[in-house]
Amino acid sequence: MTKSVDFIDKLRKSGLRPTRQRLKICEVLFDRDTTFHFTINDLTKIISEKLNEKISLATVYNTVHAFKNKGYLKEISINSDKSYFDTNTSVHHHFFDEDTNRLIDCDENDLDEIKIKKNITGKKISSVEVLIKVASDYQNQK
Amino acid sequence: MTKSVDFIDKLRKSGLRPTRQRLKICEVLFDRDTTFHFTINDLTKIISEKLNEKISLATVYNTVHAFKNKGYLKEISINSDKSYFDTNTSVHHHFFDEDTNRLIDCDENDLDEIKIKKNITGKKISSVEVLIKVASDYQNQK
DNA sequence: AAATACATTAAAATGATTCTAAACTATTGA
DNA sequence: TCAATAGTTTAGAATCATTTTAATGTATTT
Repeated sequence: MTKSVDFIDKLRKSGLRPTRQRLKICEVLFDRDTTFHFTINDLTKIISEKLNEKISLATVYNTVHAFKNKGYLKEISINSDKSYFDTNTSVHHHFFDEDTNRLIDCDENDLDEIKIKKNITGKKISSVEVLIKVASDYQNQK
Repeated sequence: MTKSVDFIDKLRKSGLRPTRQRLKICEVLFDRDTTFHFTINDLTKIISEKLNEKISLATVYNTVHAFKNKGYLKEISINSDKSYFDTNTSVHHHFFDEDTNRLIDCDENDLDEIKIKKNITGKKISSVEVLIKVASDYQNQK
């Protein structure tokens, strides 16, 4: 379990003031053993329902964006109706379960390295992301 | 150049009535030599500015979704603030130019086949999409 | 302990998309 | 051919995620 003092440190080192709200959000996001995938809505629910805290929606957005800008969170594009975030900021790929709308990290060994043979002229590759959509076998229409 | 009569046929065969609006949109989308990538906003602009037509925004949305459901368009997820559509409905990957916000098809020879070694238990893979984000060399921050 | 700069907040604004219900039009079949 | 019908278009309202605003609050600096 990560100590609150560690988060205070982490925030200060990033030039972010350790406020009550940010520390709470740190707890939810980073005091975990495994990667956490969430939408703003998920996070807001956890804060209000599980922690019984009241943090304004604007602050949740501000904080998540601040953390993303500092490199503590990664934004994942799956479909256009919602933003997903990932506490695993390394380059890695994802499964997306269409039945449950849940994101799952793809272990780097589950996939061969992606080799791009030809790039757009004059451009530099800034990221390569694979998204594997999966669904239950039986309801495999669409 | 595709004849209007072909579009009428195509629509009828899909169970869509060939209306003036749908035919116009067909022209914009499918009367082309190469793949077309667009957002609803792009399409609306072309209709009103280039074709000087007035098609209600709701109809543009309806039509694009109808075409997508019939398999004539593919929706691409890049970032969560907008939906992109692609007239190339085959399985293929994309470059996304972060400088211009433009999507570019990835030739299938530009990439080795993606082999997924381990899938989620009980699930079937419904799609595998690679998104290669590129940007000008010099402005390569973020 | 002030002064300052940064954060939080509720509420309003925005922007993309969907819904509604009325008016319109293509198709069907008498 | 024409009326009935079923599907379509439309403007405008509604919705939903996200951002902005501007006032209040709080951490940091001096």
